[in-house]
Amino acid sequence: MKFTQTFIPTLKEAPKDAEIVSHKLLFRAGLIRKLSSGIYSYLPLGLRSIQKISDIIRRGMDKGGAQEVLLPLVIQKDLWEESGRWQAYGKELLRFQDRHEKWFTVGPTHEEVIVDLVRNDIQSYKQLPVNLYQIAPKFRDEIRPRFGLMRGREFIMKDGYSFDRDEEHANKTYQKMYDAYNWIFKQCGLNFRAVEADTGTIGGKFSHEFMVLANTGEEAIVSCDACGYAANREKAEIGYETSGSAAGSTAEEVGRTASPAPPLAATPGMHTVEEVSRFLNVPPSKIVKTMIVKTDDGFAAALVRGDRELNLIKLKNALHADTVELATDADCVRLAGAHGGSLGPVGLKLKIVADNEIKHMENMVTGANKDDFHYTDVHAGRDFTPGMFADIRNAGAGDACPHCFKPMSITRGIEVGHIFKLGTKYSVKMHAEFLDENGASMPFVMGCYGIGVGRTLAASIEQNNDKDGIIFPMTIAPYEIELIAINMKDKDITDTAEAMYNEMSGRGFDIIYDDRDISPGMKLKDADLLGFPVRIIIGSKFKNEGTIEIKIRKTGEVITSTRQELFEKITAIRKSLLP
RNA sequence: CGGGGCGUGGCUCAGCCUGGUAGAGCGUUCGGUUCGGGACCGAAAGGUCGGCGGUCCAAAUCCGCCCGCCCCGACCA
Repeated sequence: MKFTQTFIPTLKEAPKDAEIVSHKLLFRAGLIRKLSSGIYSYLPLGLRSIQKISDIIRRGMDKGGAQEVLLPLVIQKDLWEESGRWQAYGKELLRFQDRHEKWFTVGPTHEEVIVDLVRNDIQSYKQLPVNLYQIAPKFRDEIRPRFGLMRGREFIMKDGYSFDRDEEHANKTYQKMYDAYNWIFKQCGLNFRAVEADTGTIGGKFSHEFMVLANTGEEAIVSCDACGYAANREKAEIGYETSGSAAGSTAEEVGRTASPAPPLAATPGMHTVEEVSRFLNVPPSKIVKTMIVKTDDGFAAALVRGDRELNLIKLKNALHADTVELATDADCVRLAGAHGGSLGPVGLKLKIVADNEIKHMENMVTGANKDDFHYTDVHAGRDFTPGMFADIRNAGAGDACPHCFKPMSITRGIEVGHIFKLGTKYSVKMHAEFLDENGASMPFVMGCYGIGVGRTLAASIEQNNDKDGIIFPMTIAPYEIELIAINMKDKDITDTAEAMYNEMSGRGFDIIYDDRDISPGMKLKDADLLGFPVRIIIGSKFKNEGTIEIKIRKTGEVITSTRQELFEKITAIRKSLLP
């Protein structure tokens, strides 16, 4: 492709609404343009990269035994009512009516459609397994789209769904998809990690997220270098040695007689842990935060150390609740008699869940359920009794691994893929059944497998860039090679460049030729910005010495070549840059 | 949805506080010079100042309402 024949609107400055580096570069390099919030157009270069990623996904999925299909974008309401998600999905589901006032949605995900397809056409275990995927736009009316392609409302996704006869076969399919995902992201040249994830509302036995490591990532990953355990922070368990006595579990153990109430300290206007810590001169680790939560089964209180974060998902699991959210301030006042910031477990008439760590704490500082007062020297068992101890806090750096008890570390990641075991959730609800070898009707055992295609592109840029621009991995670069002629008024140079370009295109090299009649500086700056892995320059060195310069974008390495050995050298360089 | 911020040529922004001729840089067009790191000289085109209403002799500027966009929190590929 010649530069002058395509559409690559590069920009010197990024628009001010672009915040993170991938968004800025995607925009500046002319890969995408925004139409409205969370809705983007893919320009020629952006689309080429998307297509290369899609092709890698296709190869990976096909190798894993899946077949590509294309499902409708617009889906009628009744299918979504069958699964119960017309009500359950919430406002992210874009709903609209046609001219007959019949309701539809633009599909945010396609379990319903695929189940409908399979239940009508698969009747026997002999036809299983079936594993189908598509690469298509999705629409989710996100509350807050952000960061360009990272979280759009309309976005391109690979979504796959598998159907097996039983759990055992479903596990095998899951493993194949797990392997396929590892292959796909490796081919894309990404530094990533597969981590255990919470199964969320979808349910099922287990689930893995594929995280591209990048410090701008929205997700925190907790991992153990010693044994290889890695999990999303939402899910990551914390190892606790079970030996040792739990300090303060009874009044006798701490050698105290029960007193009516622990000492009360006035803490006027002090509400946050930091404020109370400074005011009372105790470290945050000696303070216990009390949070009242509202569940589908009433209210409860959760206790974690002042320097820790409550994990609502873990709390939800500990309470066996379907929903858990923080209670409103008004509820706090009604139930505890104080506003948030002065809550405490002493005398609280609610079910109390305390984090495991609290078991070992003594002389805690807690809110007194009286505005602007805190208790000091609180002991569990003497002053209050938790209904249970559980792992309900976010893991942090240094926390013990649940498997080997070695300290874990935290890294940030961008979730580019997610695989789930769905079980029979949808097949039961939607009556999708087949006959097994005994002639019995059985629900399909399903799995679902997603990859954010646009997000994968954004994540790659997030991971591979420098101050000058993008550094594309060879496999997903819009073009692998860029040819630059330095002076378009010099016929020797343009003739050579033109011949080079024609010959390389003819030989199947994936090449773009910058044939614009602009200053060398602009071409070179644009080349850095666009980030094609290999650059070939025909300029003064060719004029003077007859040599052609090859530059590797990633390393900056410059290789000098004669015209004769160019193809051989480029072929070798290209190969060395593949994953 | 709650909190914060922004909206002025294609892009980045100044002007607004203190009302009085709409500006700069980049980009674009034309002419010329230049040609290995966003070159230089000269000329030019291009703006309902987000929208509606109000105050005023006079509004980009002050006031009100609305719209759009971005950032921080709860959801997700």
